[in-house]
Amino acid sequence: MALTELEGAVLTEIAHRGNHTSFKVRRAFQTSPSSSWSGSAGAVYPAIARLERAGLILAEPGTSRRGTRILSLSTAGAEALKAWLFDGETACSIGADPFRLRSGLWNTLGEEDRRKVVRTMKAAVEAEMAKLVSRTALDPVEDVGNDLAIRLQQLRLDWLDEFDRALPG
Amino acid sequence: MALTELEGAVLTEIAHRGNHTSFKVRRAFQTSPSSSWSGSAGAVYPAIARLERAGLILAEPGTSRRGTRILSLSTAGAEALKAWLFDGETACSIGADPFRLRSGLWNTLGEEDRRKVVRTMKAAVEAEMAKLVSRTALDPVEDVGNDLAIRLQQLRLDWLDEFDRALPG
DNA sequence: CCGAACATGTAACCTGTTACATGATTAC
DNA sequence: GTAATCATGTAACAGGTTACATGTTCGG
Repeated sequence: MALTELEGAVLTEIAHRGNHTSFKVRRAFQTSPSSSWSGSAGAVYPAIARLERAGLILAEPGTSRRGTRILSLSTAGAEALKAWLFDGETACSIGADPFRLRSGLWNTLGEEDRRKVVRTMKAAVEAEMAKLVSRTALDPVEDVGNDLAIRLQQLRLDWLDEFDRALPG
Repeated sequence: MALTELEGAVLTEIAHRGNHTSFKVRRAFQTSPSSSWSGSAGAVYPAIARLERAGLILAEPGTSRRGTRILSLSTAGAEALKAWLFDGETACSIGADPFRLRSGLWNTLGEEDRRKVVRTMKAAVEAEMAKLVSRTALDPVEDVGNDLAIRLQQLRLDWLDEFDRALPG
């Protein structure tokens, strides 16, 4: 069974934290800074149900009357997660980067628009960067990805500086 | 009308190349190195149909009997593209990065697995990098995004080097 | 003439989104 | 008691994927 990115991320959540419930998995995605996860109930609950049907996660009833169930990985689930972690082709592919997608066309704009776009984007990158910096030191696993996100924003900022310097004047 | 990333990319394709047909737009996505575009007919043709219905692109019949139509942006389409290009919040958000998503858990693996994963990922990044380098100098607009993709892979490589050096021995 | 490439689309399916529905527990 | 939060899910919809269907043009 090939895992989607969300399913892999769900297995990751369950594996690296203990005593996780569906709700906590969902909230982890909701509070994630990445725009690619909405953490919508309509995505997370069905994904967990799929993984359970596929025998990759186990659920045992919790103690409360709310019907909460404690999730854990089965042996097959741990194997599937490892295969997902070690899949270099997927892990190292270039994902969907909205900045990169637009960058080519920014160059073709008139001088006035190029100035405007560089100002707008610098401000937006700096705002994102500030959010990311304020999020560090929450969790050793999350911090690694957060650090990579900061480096990506720094790369964008450097690129914008070059773009700026290439403008006349 | 808020544009999806695919719709924005379609407008970009049509705007920056002349005399584009649906087929050529589709092929541009098929040959794109980004894994996020499959260039499937079931995505591109409906997207073009939506944009046409929304009055953002115009189509005039071509000369051949194949039913090809030459696409161009309407005034509204050019405005929509510009708004999409200048939307800093979307452009500078952190997209879906499969490498970043996995990076946190790589740190939690045992020493043997950490060594294995760093080797696998370095090889995968270098393979991707080679593909990207061989693609440069095709088109001034595409080259900008290609250059950013190369920088992203270089960032990953640097990160993997640090990861490697942090390993005992 | 035949196969490859050009060219356009549709249908079944899967996954994710928003919005809604439902109920339990806790803090005040 | 009641508002916020915890907790789980479903329904309608949007968009993408694969696979298929159909016909044209061109090179050999």
